[in-house]
Amino acid sequence: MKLGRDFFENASFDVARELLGCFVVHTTASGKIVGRIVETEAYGDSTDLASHARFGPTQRTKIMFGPAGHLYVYSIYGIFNLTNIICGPDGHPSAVLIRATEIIEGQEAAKTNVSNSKFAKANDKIATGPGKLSLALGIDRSHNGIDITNSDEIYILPRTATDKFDVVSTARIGIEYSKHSKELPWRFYIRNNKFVSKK
DNA sequence: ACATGGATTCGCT
DNA sequence: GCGAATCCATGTT
Repeated sequence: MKLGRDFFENASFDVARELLGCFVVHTTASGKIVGRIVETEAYGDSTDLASHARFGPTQRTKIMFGPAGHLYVYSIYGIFNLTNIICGPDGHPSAVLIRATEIIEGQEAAKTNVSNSKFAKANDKIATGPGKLSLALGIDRSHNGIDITNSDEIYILPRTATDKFDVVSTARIGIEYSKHSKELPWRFYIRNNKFVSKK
């Protein structure tokens, strides 16, 4: 059973933590690709100076102000797409960035996707980092706005009951410009997991 | 219209 | 630790 809207309607930092161990499923033309989430980051409203929502709703970010459970995919550095899931009640902008997964199904399709880019390497860690992850899973801006609680193409499955791990929280990556917000401990990852993007 | 810079990644130093 | 690759959303003229 895929995760439903109520799972994503909570605060983004809670959703980010709860998503660890869950599975992203994407059925692509070249096959089904499944990744176990091992690293996430939460982004908030206008008080979070690292969030795209800090300037209010714009053409790009208006999806963040809509209902939870939708995908927010945007391009960065003209090279990569980053995959986020909208959280919180309708009208309150927040999201979780999926930063790293361990590919557990569809390895070959994922590897092919990554090797199509000259800016990412298709080694054994093909979905370790938000740019590579989107590439590997075949997610691009054409998926922006999709409701993953009501889609057969992309959805999230809950973690398995027997999957136990420690959660580490740290400051977020790549947001040095965001003044006091850069210290918020809103990055979460599974301790000692080798697919986490940075130590 | 134009200028700016980014929720990245890799490779070289 | 640093620069390059590369494009488009956003803010300014």
